[in-house]
Amino acid sequence: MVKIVAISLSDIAERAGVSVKTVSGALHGGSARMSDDTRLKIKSIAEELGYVTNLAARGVRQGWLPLVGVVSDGLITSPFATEIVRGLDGAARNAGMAVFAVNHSSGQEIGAVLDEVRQFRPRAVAYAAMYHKEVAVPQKLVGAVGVMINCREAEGRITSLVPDEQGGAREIVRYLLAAGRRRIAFINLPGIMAGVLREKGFHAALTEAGVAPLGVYPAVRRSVYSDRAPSLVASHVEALLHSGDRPDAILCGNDRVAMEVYAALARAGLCIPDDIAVASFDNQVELASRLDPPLTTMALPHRAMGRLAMEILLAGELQEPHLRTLPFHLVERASV
Amino acid sequence: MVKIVAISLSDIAERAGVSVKTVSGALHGGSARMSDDTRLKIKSIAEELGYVTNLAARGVRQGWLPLVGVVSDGLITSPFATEIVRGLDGAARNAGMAVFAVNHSSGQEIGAVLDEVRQFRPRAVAYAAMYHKEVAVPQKLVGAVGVMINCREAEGRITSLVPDEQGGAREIVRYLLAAGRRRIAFINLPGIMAGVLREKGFHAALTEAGVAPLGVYPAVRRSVYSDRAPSLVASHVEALLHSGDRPDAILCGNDRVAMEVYAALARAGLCIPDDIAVASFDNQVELASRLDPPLTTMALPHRAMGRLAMEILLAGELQEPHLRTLPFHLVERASV
DNA sequence: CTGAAAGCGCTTACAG
DNA sequence: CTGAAAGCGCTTACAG
Repeated sequence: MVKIVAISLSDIAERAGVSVKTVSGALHGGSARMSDDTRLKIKSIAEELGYVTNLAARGVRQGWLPLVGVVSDGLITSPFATEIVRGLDGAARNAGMAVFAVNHSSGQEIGAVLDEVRQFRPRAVAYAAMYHKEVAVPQKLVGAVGVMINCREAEGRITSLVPDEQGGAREIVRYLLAAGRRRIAFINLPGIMAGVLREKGFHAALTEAGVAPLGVYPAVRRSVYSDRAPSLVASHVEALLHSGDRPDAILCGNDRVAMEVYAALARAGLCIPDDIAVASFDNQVELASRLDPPLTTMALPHRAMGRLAMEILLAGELQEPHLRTLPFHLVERASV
Repeated sequence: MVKIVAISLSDIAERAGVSVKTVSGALHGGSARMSDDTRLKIKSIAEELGYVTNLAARGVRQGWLPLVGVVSDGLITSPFATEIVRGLDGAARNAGMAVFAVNHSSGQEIGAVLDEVRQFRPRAVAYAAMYHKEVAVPQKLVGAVGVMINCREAEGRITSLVPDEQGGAREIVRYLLAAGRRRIAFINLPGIMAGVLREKGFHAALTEAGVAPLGVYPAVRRSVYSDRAPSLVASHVEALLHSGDRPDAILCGNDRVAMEVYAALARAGLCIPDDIAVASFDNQVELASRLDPPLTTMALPHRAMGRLAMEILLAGELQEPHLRTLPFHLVERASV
C-alpha cells in the first residue's frame, strides 16, 4: 500500500494565504461570503493538492458521520436483499449520506452488532432481515434502531416495513381466477411468516370468489423453508397430476419452486400455460425470465421498503411506531 | 428517531473520579497499567452508562478509521459477489476492521467514487468488479487503490486478483474426458474476458488429449454476454442434436445457461447424464443443486479472492504490483 | 502509576 | 468580510 499523506485545510490555507475558516467556507460552506477570486483560488489549490474532505474530523465536531447504518440479518446475499440496499442507497445519496452495511452473523447478540455500527456514529440505524420474520430487540436497544425492514419488531415498539403478503397472495389468486382457472393448488413455503400470511390471502381470494381450494402443500420436508431442505415439489406435482382432480393452476412459494414445477410438468409432458398455469412469488429476474415460458410472478416491494425506510430515518420527526405493509406488484410474463 | 445523547470518556471519568486518560487506558489500552479495582470500576460505569466508543474521534487522531473501503463496479448483486464480500469481511474482522462498500454506478467517474470513500479515511481501498474484466485506473489514482478484485488494472500498476479462467476450463474439460466423453460442445459467454480465456483452456485441454472440439457457440445474440440479451441456447442445442455428430457432453458458460440446456434436452427426451453430460461454471448453489439431476459445475474463487485481497491490503508492506490468478474448484454433482 | 496538556482536522460562535 | 480561538472526543507524549 502506498502511504497517502493527507492534505488538510490548513495546508491549503497556508498556500492561499488565508485562514482555515475561509478555506472551509470556500470548499464546503455554500453560503459563506467571500470574493469570487478567493473562492476560486482556494478551490484550485485544493484541486491541485488533491484535497479530500476528512469526514472523521467533521464528524467529531458534528457528533455523527454522514452514514446510515444497516445491520442485516445474514449477509446481503439474495438478489432481492440487494434491492433493499438499492432503495436505501438511492434515498441516502440524495441526502448526502452513505449506507454502511454490517452483517449480523447468527449467534451474535443483536446488541453487539448494533454497537459495532454505533461506534461509527451513524446518523441513523436500520435493521433489515433477509426474509419476512419477527425480530426481538431488547428494550434498551429499541431507541437505537430507527426502522425495521422486511421484519417486525416483536413488541411493535419500532416502526416496521414488511411486504403485504396477504394482499399479494390475494392479488395473484384473483389474477388466476380472472384467467379462468378454478382448480388452484398452492405449493407454499412452510413454517415462515410469509407462507402463513400468503396462505390466508390465498384462501381469502378463493372464498370471496366462491371457489374451493385444491390444497396447500409444503415445498420442503423441514418445518421451516430452506433451500437446503429436501424438496417435495416433484412428488407433490406428480400426486396432483394423478389425482382425480387435476389442477389447472399451481401457485408456487417462490421462483425456484416454480422452476421445479416446470421440470416436473415437462417430464409429465404437460404444457404451460395451456394445460396448467404456473405463478409464483419473488420475481428473481434472471431465473423467471429465463424459464420457458417466462414466469408470471409477484415481485416483492424490496426497493420500496428500502426507499421508505431511508425517508423515515432521515425525516427526523419522531413517529409513533407502527407496522406498514407495502404492496407486491404483478410481473406478467407468459406462464398463466 | 429517538435522539441518542452520546456518552463520552469524560462523562465516565467524572463519575469515576479519574482522568480521561485513565478511562481511555482502562477501556481500550490493553496494556495500560492500573489497579484492577480502578479498571473494573471504570468498566462497570461505562457499561452502566451505555458507552460506545467514538471511532470518529479516534479516527481524527489516528488519521484513519478502522474501515476498508471496497468500491464495486455495480451493486453487489450476484450471489458470487457476496462471496467476495464474505472473504473480505472475515479477514477484516480478524483485524478489527469493517468493510465499507460503495457502489460505482455506471457513468460515474472512478475518481469520484474513490473520493467518496476516501473522505471516510479508510485504512485501505480495494476495487471489485462483478465479472472478470479490465479496468482503467487513472494514473493519479493508482496509489489510492491497494488491490483489484476480479478485475485487472489495465496497465498492470495495481496488484490484481482474478480467477484462473484458462485453468478452470482445462480442469472441467479434463474431467469430462476422464468420464469418457469425447464429443464436447461449449456454449460460451461471448465477448467477455472470462469467455475468451475459458475458450483457450477448453481447446488446450482437448488438444493435449488429442480430441477434436465439437464447436464453441455463443449463449446470447449480443456480442457481450448479458442476462437480458436474447438467448440462443435452445436453438444451439437443437442444432447440435440434429447434426450428424451429436455431442455426448455440453459445457456451459454458466449455471443459467445450463438450466436452459437442461430444458432443451428434456424437450428432446434426452437423459442427463446418460445421453449427454452437462457441466458449467459458477456454482450458483440454489440453482445448481435444485436442477434435476444436480449440476456439476466449477466454482469461482470469489471468497478466496476476497480473503487474499484483505490480507494484501492489511499486510502493510509494499508489494510489486502483480497479477495473481486463483484456481476454480470442481463441485461434483450428478450431471456428468 | 496517574494527571494535565497538546493535538488530530474540522466547524462554529465570537471578535475585529 | 475575514481571522483567531474554542471545542468536538479521542490518544499520545510529557510531567509529576
